[in-house]
Amino acid sequence: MSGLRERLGRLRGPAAAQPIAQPTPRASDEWAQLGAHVETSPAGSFVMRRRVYGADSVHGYYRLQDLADFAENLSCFHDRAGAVQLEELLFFDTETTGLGVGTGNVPFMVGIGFYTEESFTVEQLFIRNPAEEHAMLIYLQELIMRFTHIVSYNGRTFDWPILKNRYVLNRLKMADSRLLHLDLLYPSRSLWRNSLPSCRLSKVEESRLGFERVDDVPGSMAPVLYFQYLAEKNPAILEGVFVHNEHDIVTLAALAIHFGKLLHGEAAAHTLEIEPEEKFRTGLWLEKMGRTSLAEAYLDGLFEQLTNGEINVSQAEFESILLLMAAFYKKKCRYLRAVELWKRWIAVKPATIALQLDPYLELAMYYEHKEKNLHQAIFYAEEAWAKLWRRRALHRNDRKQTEIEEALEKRIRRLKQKMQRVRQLTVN
DNA sequence: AATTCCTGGCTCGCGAGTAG
DNA sequence: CTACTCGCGAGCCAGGAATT
Repeated sequence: MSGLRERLGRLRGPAAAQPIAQPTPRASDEWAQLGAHVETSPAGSFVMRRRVYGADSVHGYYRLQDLADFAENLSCFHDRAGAVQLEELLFFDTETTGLGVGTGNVPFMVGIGFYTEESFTVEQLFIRNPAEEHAMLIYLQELIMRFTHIVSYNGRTFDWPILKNRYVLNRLKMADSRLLHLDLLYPSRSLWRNSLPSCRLSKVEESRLGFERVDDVPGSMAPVLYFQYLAEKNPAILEGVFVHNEHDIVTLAALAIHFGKLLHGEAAAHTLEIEPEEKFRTGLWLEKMGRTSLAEAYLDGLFEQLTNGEINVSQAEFESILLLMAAFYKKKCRYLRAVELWKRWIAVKPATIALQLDPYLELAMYYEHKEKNLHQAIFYAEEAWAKLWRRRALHRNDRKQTEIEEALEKRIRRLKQKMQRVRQLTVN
């Protein structure tokens, strides 16, 4: 414990040299201005800020209480999990003194959120100095028993390991072996990897949950502000950090609602305008999560859009989504759909510098092996060859290119020999 | 002072189908 | 019947992203 004190003392710098004048007489008042209070137990004290969101609270597009209807759908995040109960989910986010996962990184604020009866409660535990960490950890340790799942954003590899470290350093044990982790970063990436500039929680909540923060203090400011607080002991410095952390927790709940709804097969009204790339990723994700028929319905809807032409995206995006969808249907052995998409790609693709032959080759393979139509197979192989030939000058000496070329010529040769044989057989 | 998950690119080997 | 080729899935490896 004294080691910690020293370390923080060093961080505190010159201000630490001055003796703390006198215990502030209005200690509870100064925290009251942030809506917080000092929580005291036999284990010690720390600062607690509790915020209760009533039944009708809304965060962006979603009513917080809506998770009641969809929480059970989150079960499929883990195959060995029993049904997820709303009130057994613990939303979790920390503010720390840095980004490292080593022991030097201290979570000075632990934000948690949970559902009870008709409301959603956010509790923020804050330590005014290293000595308070013990009491905070004990509080959390006891509270955590009520829950089966931790819900976080990248908490699996960041917040949680850091927190566990603190338990070890405080000679405490956290009984977390039975806890399952719902890290919403990963499904977020599954859906928005290509449709958002980044999958940071702030980007996701703004563009997909409809929640906009005003005057947000970014997480990267948290360490600086905490050190400033340690130096000046003025709680007002931390207001922005409390608010930021609180929003992170509530956003986690909203995000859980978003995924819960998707898994339930519920497309919210505002998702009507969703881009094909995101629709495709959503379909793949539903499939990965074991919602096979839902995924199929979802992607078949996209297929309709693509083939009806009732879609409004850039040419480049249209082309790429055609190929992605074709590959999906090919893997599912739904060849007719795949073929339709490859053909559409060819029809729609203007002659460009970049030559892509995959769809031609796919069609050649399909006609050779599935339809046994050698004429068509040769037709598409030769189309590819012609395309390649036209661009040949641009790719002279490109090793990869000549490899493709040789493979293509070999294919054509083989197909023609094969057809020759068939001819002879039919003649005889 | 890290970790986890995911993806793209690569190789390897297997099964099916075909050539000899 | 044997041997080859094709297509594809599995496995491996490297690199990227998110967290304060």
